[in-house]
Amino acid sequence: MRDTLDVLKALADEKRLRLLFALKGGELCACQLVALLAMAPSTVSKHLSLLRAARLVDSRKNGRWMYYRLSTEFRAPFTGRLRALLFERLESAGRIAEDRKRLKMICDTTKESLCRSRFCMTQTNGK
Amino acid sequence: MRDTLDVLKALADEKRLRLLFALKGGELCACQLVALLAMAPSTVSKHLSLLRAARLVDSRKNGRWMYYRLSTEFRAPFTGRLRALLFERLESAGRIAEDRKRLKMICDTTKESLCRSRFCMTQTNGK
DNA sequence: TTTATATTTCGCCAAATGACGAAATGAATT
DNA sequence: AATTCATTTCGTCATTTGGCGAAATATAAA
Repeated sequence: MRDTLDVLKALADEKRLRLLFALKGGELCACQLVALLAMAPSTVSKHLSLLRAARLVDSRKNGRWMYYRLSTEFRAPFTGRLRALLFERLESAGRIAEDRKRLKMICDTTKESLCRSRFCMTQTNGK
Repeated sequence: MRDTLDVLKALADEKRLRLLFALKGGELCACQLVALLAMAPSTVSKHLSLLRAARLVDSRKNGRWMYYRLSTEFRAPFTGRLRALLFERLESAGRIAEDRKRLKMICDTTKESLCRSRFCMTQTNGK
């Protein structure tokens, strides 16, 4: 029950859902996720560690960069179906579509310049 | 996205999960749910109205009593599968098993006496 | 070995959440 | 009409959560 609640709590936040969606396409660097959400690195890092605590993402360190990806756990029976359900459901959400566009731009930029110009990428706020 | 988040937030709480499980067997009166959780009526009421706001339960008033049941919405494509997933997953959780036993006793008691002896039913705390 | 850089941890604050009791509401019963 | 009783709403409080910036950590570059 504890575990299930951890997963549900982890999923019950817009920013974290957006992070999970971003990782659908494969692993991404922390700085790319920071650029995507356009928030303070420390904030994004906290969200990511919470997602990891709930075993929804895995991380891998390579030099200075930290890469995140959807966990294999997240493909296990319960969470796997949960993920399928969520991804299917939110596929058409406006914010997710914006993120997808934004992510294309982010991936066309080197991580180096992303890290430098972090806060210049203003959030396209669809609220 | 808003709707999905409402559902996820509604599910991300132990007490509310227990309420949903209790309603699996059919509709129950507010006072029975109060007895089950062994909490202040106002607290349980708030949880129930949150579940209703997320369209996970429906309510029906009959005289002085208020009956709650799982919503038909909760049987719709997205939430329906989500429910199946959760129910399957938590079927074996300790707390849920305790609740099931407890609920048997509660259903063998008249609502009248439940309402009167509300706080005498101490919680069998499996923490 | 010093400096630069990517990320996380820490401490703080504001906002949201979950709990309660008191008061309000709505519906029988007297 | 007055009372009783089940439930909800409201106000309050303690705790948790989500956000930030500053400091700490870890790694690469100079």
